[in-house]
Amino acid sequence: MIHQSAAIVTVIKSIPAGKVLTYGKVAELAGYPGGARQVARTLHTQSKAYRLPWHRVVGAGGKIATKGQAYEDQVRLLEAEGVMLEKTRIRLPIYEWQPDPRWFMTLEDQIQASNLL
DNA sequence: CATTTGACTTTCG
DNA sequence: ACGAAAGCCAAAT
Repeated sequence: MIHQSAAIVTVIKSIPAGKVLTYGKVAELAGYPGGARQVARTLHTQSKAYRLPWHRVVGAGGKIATKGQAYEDQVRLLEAEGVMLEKTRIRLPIYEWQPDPRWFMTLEDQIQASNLL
């Protein structure tokens, strides 16, 4: 059994530039369906410990979940990658990352690698 | 060991 | 479409 936050960190680090995932999807891909809040807490507490593309994680339906300065930063970082907002949301059908099935087979190895950092 | 916390999600009205 | 409320659950305290 791999430590949950390690799996979450690994998934987030795997999101390519120009793509996004929702909190729920990150949890699901990490093997913890229903763990969206753990993804949030992991980002809040560990985004400095690891070098994470934190801005590529968005709320359900493509809504930006951050507030205040973080919101401004997130929007700027996303738009720099070509992810544009419409009103207050991102179009998930366009920007949501669809991992290659092959990716799942190497997830465990990636987690092991991330544990060595 | 019990409680709090969190950049969430889903359902309802 | 929007806000409130209830649901969620492991790490952090």
